[in-house]
Amino acid sequence: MRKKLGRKFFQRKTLIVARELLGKFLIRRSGGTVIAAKIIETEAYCGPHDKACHASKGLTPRTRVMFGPPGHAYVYLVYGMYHCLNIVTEKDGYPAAVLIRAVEHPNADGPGKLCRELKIDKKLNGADVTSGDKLWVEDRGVRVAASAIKRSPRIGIDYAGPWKHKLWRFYL
DNA sequence: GATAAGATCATCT
DNA sequence: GATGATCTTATCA
Repeated sequence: MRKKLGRKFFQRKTLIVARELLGKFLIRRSGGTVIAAKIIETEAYCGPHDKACHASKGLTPRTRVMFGPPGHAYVYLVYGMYHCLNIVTEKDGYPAAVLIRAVEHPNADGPGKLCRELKIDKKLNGADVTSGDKLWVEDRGVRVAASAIKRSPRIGIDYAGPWKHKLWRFYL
């Protein structure tokens, strides 16, 4: 079973999308190679009130993708060395996204390493993952039991104060 | 296990 | 000029 996830999948509550992306497959086509990897870890970044979310500081040239319609990739560079891949969620105009933290693939057990392995960089920023042919998400019929999903505080956002305790990180 | 620091640069103030 | 949605390596307990 292969079904590319459409706009409607992403146009829902960020926390729901983050949870349901677990077990789905992230497909990356680069040149002649196609990499398909099961998503095993995500984080939710929801809205202007979430201090851990880049959009909490308002709309900037960098975060404008997050304010746009759902189903688009938001790729950015952190710490000058690593890229992170997000997929924009919720309705057009509301800044929220799901960070893909890890997939089931060698050397892809972290956001930075994931992007290094899948050759994800800023050229993919703003790409539509529901209609593009470089990057998309498929449902391959993998069923994930609710009991298999774990949650924990998000990582690397100690500066976010009380928000850092939110259990908005999901993994298998 | 916890904490710290360096690499290195686009983005924001 | 300051700051990270990270990773790796190092040091301490």
